[in-house]
Amino acid sequence: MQAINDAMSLLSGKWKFHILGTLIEGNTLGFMDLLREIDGIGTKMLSKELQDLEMNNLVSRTVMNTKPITVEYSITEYGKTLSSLIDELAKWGTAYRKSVYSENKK
Amino acid sequence: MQAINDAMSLLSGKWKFHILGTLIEGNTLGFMDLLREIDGIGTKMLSKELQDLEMNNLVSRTVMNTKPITVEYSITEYGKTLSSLIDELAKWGTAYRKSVYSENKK
DNA sequence: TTTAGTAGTTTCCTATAGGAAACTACTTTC
DNA sequence: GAAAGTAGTTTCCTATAGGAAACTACTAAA
Repeated sequence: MQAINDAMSLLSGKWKFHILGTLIEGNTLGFMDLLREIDGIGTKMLSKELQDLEMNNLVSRTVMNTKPITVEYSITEYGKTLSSLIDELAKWGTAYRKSVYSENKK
Repeated sequence: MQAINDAMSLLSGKWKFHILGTLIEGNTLGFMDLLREIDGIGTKMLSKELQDLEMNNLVSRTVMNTKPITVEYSITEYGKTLSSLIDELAKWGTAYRKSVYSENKK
C-alpha cells in the first residue's frame, strides 16, 4: 500500500493525468498546444506541472532552434509505462459517466 | 479526457485509493480496523472519506447488531471494478520505488 | 511601431484539504 | 463507578493547491 503513496506523490494534483494523457495521444506538443488542448488549465499550472513531470522523467522538454522559439514536450519511454494505467482510468471514468447518465434517466 | 476528470472527482484526495485498496484485499473491516491498517489516517478523514465512497456506491456500510455496536465496511461489486486500476497503480508505484532505489545506489 | 505569436514567471488572492485534539454516546468488563 | 472498547463528530487551525491577471522577453509580420 506504500506503493500507492509513491505513485500518487508523482501523479497528484488536478492536471498531471490530463497532461500525461494528452501527451500520450498527441506525441509531441508545444506549450501553447497543451494550453489549448487541456481545457481550463492556465499558464502557471501548466508550466509548474510540466516542470514536475520533467523532473520525474515522465515528460521531456526540448527547446527548438526556431524563430520564434518553440518548445516540444513529449512523453518519455518511462512515461509511457503509465499508458495502461491512464487508459484504464479513462475507461473507468467513461463507464462511470454512462452509469450516472442512465441513472438520471430513470 | 473528460473521463479522467469524472474518475478523479470520485477518487481525489489523499486517502481514497488507500481505503479502497485496503478494503479490496481485506474484504470486510470495521472502522477501527481501517484506522489501524491505514497508516497515518485520522478519524476525521477516515470517516469523511468513507462517507464519500459510500455515497458513490464504491463502499458499503453495515451496522451490525452487536454490543458494542460494530460497523462493517466492504467494497461493493461496483467498487471492485477499480481493482485492476488500483493493482496497476500499486505495481507502478513499486516499480518506481525500485528504480529510485537503484538510482541512489549508483 | 504596433500587433501578434512564441514561452513562460510573478504576484496576489482564496478556497479547501487535511491534521490534532477534544468531545459525544453507548456498553461491557474490571 | 472507572476504564476501555465500539464509532464517529466537532472545533480550530494551517499549509498549500490552484486561479486570475499582469508582466517579461524575444521575433516576425503588418
